[in-house]
Amino acid sequence: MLKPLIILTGPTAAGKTELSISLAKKIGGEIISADSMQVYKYMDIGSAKISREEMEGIPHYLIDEWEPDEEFNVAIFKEYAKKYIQEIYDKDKIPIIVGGTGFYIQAILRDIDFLETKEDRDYRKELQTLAETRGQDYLHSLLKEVDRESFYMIHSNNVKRVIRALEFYKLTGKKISEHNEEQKNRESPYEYFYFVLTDDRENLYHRIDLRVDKMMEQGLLEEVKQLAGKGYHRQMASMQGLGYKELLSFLNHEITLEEAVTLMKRDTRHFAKRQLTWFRREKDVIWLNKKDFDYDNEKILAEIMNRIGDITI
RNA sequence: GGCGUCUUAGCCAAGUGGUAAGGCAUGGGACUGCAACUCCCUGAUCAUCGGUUCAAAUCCGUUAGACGCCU
Repeated sequence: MLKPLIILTGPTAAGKTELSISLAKKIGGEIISADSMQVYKYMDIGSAKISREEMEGIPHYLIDEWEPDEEFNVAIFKEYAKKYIQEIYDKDKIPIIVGGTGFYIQAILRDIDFLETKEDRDYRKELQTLAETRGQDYLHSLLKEVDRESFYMIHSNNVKRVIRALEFYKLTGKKISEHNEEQKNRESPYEYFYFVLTDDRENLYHRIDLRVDKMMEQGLLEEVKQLAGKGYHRQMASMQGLGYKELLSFLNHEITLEEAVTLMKRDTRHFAKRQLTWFRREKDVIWLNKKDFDYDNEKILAEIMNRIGDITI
């Protein structure tokens, strides 16, 4: 008997947070965040993190748990999310995964096996240097000998992925393409409901613009200044978050504040678009276009309840 | 009213006789340990009409619009 797992995701600024609270209250759920930025402490405004008050007493996990200079990634996410899901089941509550990082959702949903391979920092660095000195095509060609499928699948410009494929081979002696193929067909260990909250593109983009302006009014620049003051820099994954990277560029006198804001809006729109591409590809997703529900959360909630039906733990 | 300059895709823009660079935006896609990352694909016949020429976005003239200067 599979246990229920509810996923509430969607592009940024769709309104997931607000809906998640009413849903959690309604079904007796607790929330696990699947958001690669909200895990970090001190990054509140820019990551649109839910506040204590907004949580209305609903327990939240994987929010505000990491330091911005600590490493966090899918494998770590999966490990913790799995642990928290079990804890929630033990309390006879229903876990709700809320957040926009599709990769993370996939990892937990399909229980992807990331193997016990740690990353090999030195080897990565070595490959990076190789790409710079001998060129991306050369690095890419190395892949041809060890993993032909990946060689054809990964574009030579995508250095990051080429490096990972090479690293994976060195660490495991296996082809990452084969590993991916195996993982692709995994059955989910949950009885899941994959909701994607969205809106017409035009409205979504408009909401993004407004939200960026609001973040600036709320003091995002000050937040970034403080993070910079603590020594956090652009090499860290956390500081590559939307809003943070642009304002760091401004603080480094590379662009004007106005340009930074324009870029934030643009990059966020691009991000939302990428998220939609991701969800479109996922199987069994239940799309919830707000427009179809007259932008009424009650109606959306009713539809969710209808889809979920009777669930037991 | 006169003189001059300009007019290339949604925006910016190269090309000045040989068959339309590039950037941005937009749209689509990939993604299995950095994923709010990284990467791929995506468009015009050159304001208008006519002429010169084997060949014109490129030369000549017409009309329209924009800008500047002059009376």
